[in-house]
Amino acid sequence: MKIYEELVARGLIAQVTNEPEIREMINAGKATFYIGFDCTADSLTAGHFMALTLMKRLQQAGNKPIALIGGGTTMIGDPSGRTDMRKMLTREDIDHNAECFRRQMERFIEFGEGKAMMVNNADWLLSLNYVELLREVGACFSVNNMLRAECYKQRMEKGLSFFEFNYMIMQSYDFYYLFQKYGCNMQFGGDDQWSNMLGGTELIRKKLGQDAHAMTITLLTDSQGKKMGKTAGNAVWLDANKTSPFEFYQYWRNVGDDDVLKCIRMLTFLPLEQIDEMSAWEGEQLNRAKEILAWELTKMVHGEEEADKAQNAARALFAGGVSDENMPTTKLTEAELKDGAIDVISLLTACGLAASRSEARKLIQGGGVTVNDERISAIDRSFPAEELKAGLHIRKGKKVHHKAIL
RNA sequence: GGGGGAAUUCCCGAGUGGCCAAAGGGGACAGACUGUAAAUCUGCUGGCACUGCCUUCGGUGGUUCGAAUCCACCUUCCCCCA
Repeated sequence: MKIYEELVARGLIAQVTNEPEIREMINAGKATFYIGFDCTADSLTAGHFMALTLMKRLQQAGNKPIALIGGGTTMIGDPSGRTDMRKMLTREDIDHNAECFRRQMERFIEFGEGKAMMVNNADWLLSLNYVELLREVGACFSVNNMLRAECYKQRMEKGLSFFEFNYMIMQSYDFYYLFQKYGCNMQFGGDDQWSNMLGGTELIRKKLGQDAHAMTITLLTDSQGKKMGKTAGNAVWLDANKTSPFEFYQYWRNVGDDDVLKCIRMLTFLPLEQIDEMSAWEGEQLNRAKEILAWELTKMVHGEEEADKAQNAARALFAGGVSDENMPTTKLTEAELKDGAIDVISLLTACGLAASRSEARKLIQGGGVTVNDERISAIDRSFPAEELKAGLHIRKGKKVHHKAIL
């Protein structure tokens, strides 16, 4: 099976500009393609992960990837989404974030001479001259068409600032620039980027009379149509310091029944035949599929050793046994003790399991807290230093395990 | 530039002088049931020294015994006209 057919079989392709041409191009390894990443944080997220795997798949098929860091747009700050303005990042922050991105990307993509390359759109966007840009590029865009674009539809009701409106032009310019400078003939992106990407192909056609292609990746959504890769509104990070390998493993271990196979198909590199066999699984059997998914992804992001550790820890914890080896741990100090002991409420807040003492109290009253397998019901329960020295195994709910030690 | 409307807790949204830490829904979290799933039911959802007190209804002042609610100014957003 050729790469294009595989991408289709995995459900990764959402939209393409010209299917026959793209199929032929990437199957022959003749594409030089780019994907843009805005570096607003110092770590990539699970959301970026799928784009990275796609880059890797295409690279393995002989195509040349360009990872574009959005240093230009990040400097300005994308105002979309919320009422509060995004924090202005300094050039140092952006460079730092870009460096973090690069390190994480290197786990998946081979950069270097003749392989993948990384560019930063700050290098060309920041020095643009407004009037020149309007004359050179602005003339090629029809506002009528832009307003009709799907990506602005929702924003037309809530309001769209001129800056956001220009986003399409910035992104189109990136493609136009990369096309000329590096022979980049294809752009990838999330399906929500489709209109912006078409802007680029249009610009290239109008300015240079040549064809460039665009292809979008299916957005990873769960069975309820919600974007995956977030927990409680927070991103699932690829950086081990921001989302531990165990938490990362658990995120995927806990996907819904209806979503496991889709995730395995789209995110892992397991052979399709093997995945097809798994698709017959149902009910409790799917727990095995979830383990496979979680292990495979953790392996890709954190390495095989961490994946094994996370898996063992999860199995031990949920099989009823207790293995505190890989459990998140908080080291308490004498200063946190009162009369040689610590009360549960302080313990929970000290470990970060509750944001406030009220929350801790409510958790306990709701019966959600267990210490060393004893369900705590009294809010004034406290633990003496001797017990702490041995280490306390705290459980919040069913899935959150934590160790506290003096 | 002119006219009209809006800003409420994580989100949506009710609240037009005291009965408001603020209805309802969503989400999140916890309990029961389960398979570390989903669905369902229950609880909970500002903080603290927790039958009490403190902080919060875009911002700043003001009226009042008392303001999310009334007044003034400001900020931001939306709609209509230019």
